[in-house]
Amino acid sequence: MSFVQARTMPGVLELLPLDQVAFQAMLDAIRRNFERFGFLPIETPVMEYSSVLLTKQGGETERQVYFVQSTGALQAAREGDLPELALRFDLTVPLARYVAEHEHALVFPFRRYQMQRVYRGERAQRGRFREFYQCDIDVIGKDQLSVRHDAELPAVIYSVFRDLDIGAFTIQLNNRKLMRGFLQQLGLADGERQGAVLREVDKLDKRGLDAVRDSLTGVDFALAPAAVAQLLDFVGFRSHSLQHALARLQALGEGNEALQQGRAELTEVLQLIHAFGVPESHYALNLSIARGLDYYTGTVYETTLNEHPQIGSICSGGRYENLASHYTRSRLPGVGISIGATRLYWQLREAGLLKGARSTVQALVAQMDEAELPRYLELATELRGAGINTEAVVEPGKLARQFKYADRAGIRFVLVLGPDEIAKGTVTVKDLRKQDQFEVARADLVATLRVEIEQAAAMRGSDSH
RNA sequence: GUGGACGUAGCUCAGCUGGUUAGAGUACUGGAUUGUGAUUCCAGUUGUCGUGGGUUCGAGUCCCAUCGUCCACCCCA
Repeated sequence: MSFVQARTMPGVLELLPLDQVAFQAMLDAIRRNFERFGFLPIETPVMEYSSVLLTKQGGETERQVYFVQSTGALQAAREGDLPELALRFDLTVPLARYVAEHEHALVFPFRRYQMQRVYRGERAQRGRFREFYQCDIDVIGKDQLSVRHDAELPAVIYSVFRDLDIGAFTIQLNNRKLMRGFLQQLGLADGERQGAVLREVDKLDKRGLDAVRDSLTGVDFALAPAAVAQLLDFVGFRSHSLQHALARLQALGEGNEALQQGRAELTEVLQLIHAFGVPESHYALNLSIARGLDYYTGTVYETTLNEHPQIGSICSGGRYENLASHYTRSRLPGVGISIGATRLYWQLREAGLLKGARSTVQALVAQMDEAELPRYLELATELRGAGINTEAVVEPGKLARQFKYADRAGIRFVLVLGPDEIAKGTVTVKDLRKQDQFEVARADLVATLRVEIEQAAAMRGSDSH
């Protein structure tokens, strides 16, 4: 008998239960904050019609999309036909389809959040996934959408990452209109060429000044050294305070229309972010941020961890002029931001920034004496009634084995109710983490255990600061 | 899609210029008398040396092919 090797394809993340608990806690925190800011949930199918998904032909997306075909459809398909269905590679395209399809039933501005898995045919590489969670929020307007929403999203992001408690971070902002205006002034008028230059400039913080300069003056771009020097000087700016950022924008001088517009938007957004309650220390103007996707037209965002720049962007997004131009005549401008939860989790774990795994099971009722099982089950029921996640040992076994089980399963509190305790009307509570145990009156158990659990949670919250 | 490195227990690796029956740590399993895990001590299990072929008296080691993994680029969460 030979076995098939039990394995998953590369690029998927599968976790052990305690790690899954940590990952889920992360998703919970993200969801909680999205809802706190008044965003509503939607879900869309993992599969969409290929024709809906592949609206931009021949690009990166087509190279990376996974097609789906039932066996029947596969046999019926003619040579050269694309499969009818494909897996979504992000949540923005399905959102566009969703808004176009349900336009008349939606209330605008439409504020939705969506946390689901997406699929990309990436070549395997560290920290890159073929199946991963995206957590998106977008605000979609009908005909118009105030730039003030561009300032609202950073406030949500600030709230999320503060809650996640993963150390100092900075939400970096820029504006594509400003950048295009500046490039125009340098004599770069062609839109596509501008995009390519911006993508190159975007690598400044990752690859360094020299590499970007070499590339821009090299054969692919062939820009004049003087223009490149001017450009690199411009995009090298990083603000260290709101005043600093505003002063830089002020100092730009007259300039063309695009530059003026970009500056006005950025100025308003930066000021409003402050008004939305984000501390100055957590956001900055970074004139090299561009984002690769061409559909961004105004504000762009990228969030990084101050202490771990090698992790790169943990959240990014931006403003787009017309979300669903492929599906409807209506003009639907929007602004959105996305957290790649799978990568974020993985990176945090690699960097050692995740706290030790802890089970969702809070207490284990040990089985001291098989004859007393009903008593143990009753105790477990009482704890559950009080909101404490409790498992009762139902199979008899050595006590040492039960403790070992609790330890390995990550359960912190073990409750022992043996002949001694029964005689005294008490319960012994062992705290495996503290390596300590105490006896408490049976009647006081729930209240006492609750206090212990709360204290444990509070300790956990504070030990990372 | 383009270019580069590496494949030895579940994991991290050692294995000399080819030479007996391929090793360590870790993990896992069992034990160290009464109602206590992790820590300590003792014992045990673990491999078609990625796969196929070649050179050789002899290959984990050298050669070829193939598959797989990882890294860089492209792109991106």
